[in-house]
Amino acid sequence: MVMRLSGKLENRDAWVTHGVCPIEKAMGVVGSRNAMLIMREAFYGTTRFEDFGHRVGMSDATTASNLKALVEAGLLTRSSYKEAGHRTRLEYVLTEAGRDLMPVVVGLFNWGMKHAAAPPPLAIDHDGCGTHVDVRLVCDAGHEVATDDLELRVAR
Amino acid sequence: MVMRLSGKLENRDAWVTHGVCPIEKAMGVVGSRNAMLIMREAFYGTTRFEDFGHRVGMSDATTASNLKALVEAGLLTRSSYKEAGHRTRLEYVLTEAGRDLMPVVVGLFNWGMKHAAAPPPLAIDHDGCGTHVDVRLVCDAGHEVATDDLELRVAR
DNA sequence: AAGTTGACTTTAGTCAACTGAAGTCAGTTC
DNA sequence: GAACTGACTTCAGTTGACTAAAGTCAACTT
Repeated sequence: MVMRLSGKLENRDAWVTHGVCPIEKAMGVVGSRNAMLIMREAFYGTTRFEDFGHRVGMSDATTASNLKALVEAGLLTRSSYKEAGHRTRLEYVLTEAGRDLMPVVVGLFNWGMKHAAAPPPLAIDHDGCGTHVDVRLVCDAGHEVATDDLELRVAR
Repeated sequence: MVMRLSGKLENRDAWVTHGVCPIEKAMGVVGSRNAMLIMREAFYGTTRFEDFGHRVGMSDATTASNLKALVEAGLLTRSSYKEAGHRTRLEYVLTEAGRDLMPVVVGLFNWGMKHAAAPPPLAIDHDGCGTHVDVRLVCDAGHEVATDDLELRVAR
C-alpha cells in the first residue's frame, strides 16, 4: 500500500523518522565543509594525500581523518601505485558511490555561482559541446519536474 | 579522468582559491546537518518554528539560530500571518534562492537511498505522472551529460 | 483576570572537528 | 650513509555547533 503526501504536508507528523532520513545519512558522510571539498577535489582529478591537503586548505591530521572516513564510507578507494624512479605512493580515487554524488557537487557549485555576491570566473561545461551544464529534476517518464510538482511517497 | 580541466586549469595548483569556491559558499550556508534538514522540511512544506524544531529533532536554541542564518542567507523568508481565532504567527517560506537548492536536496536524498544499508520506504515522485524523480546533468544544448564528460572552465 | 501558546533568548555545559607543530617510518635519491 | 619525501600519527589547545532547562513576552482564549 502506498500513501501519498502532496507537496503541502498532509500527514508529515505521521512519519517523523529521526535518523533514518536518507538526507541525514548523506550529510553524515559529506556534511562538513572539508569532506565536501575533498569530493570536489576528487572530481577535479586530485588523487594524492598531499594535494588534497593543500588544495582544500586543511591540516595533515584533518586530511588523514577525512580521507579515511570517505574511504570507509565507500566514496573513495585507496590503492598504491608506482612510477618509475619514485617510491610507491597512495592514490585516492572515486568509486561509483562517489561518482553518484556528482550531481550534488554540481548542484552546490551552480547554486553558489548563482547566489554569490562576487562569483569566481568558473563554470562547469559539457566537454562534448561546450555549453553550460546544470542539474535538472527529471522523472522516469522523461518529464522535467518543477519544484512544485515534487511529491514524497511513503510505501507501507 | 572524471573531470577535465580546460585552459589554465590543467595546472590545478595555479588556481588554489581558498574561500572563493562556490561550493564552499554553499557549504557555509547549508553545510551542517541541521541546516540541510531545515531545508528538507521547508521543501516538504513545513513553515512554523515549532514544527521545524521537532521534525528535525533539534533544540529551540538551535532551531532559532539556524532559521535566522537561513533567513539572513536569503534561503527563507520570515513573515507573519493570521488565522481566524488564532493570534498572529510567523512562517518561514522558501525563497527562490531556497527553491534553487532543491536539486541538491533531491540529489542527497537519492544518494542516501541508493547507498544506505537499509533505506527507508520513501521516494520522491513526479506529482503529475507518479514516476520516480532523479537529478540529471543536462547541458544547455539539451544533452544528458555523463560524469566523465564534465569540464571545469575558467572564463577569461 | 488567569492561563496558554508560539517564538523566541539566556545560561551553562558537552562534544566533535579543526588547528599548528612535532614526531614516525619506509623507500628513494644523492 | 645521509638526507629527503609521502603519508601519515600524536599532542595540546581552540572553536563552533549542539544540548537541556529555564526564562521572556505579547497575543490570544477562557
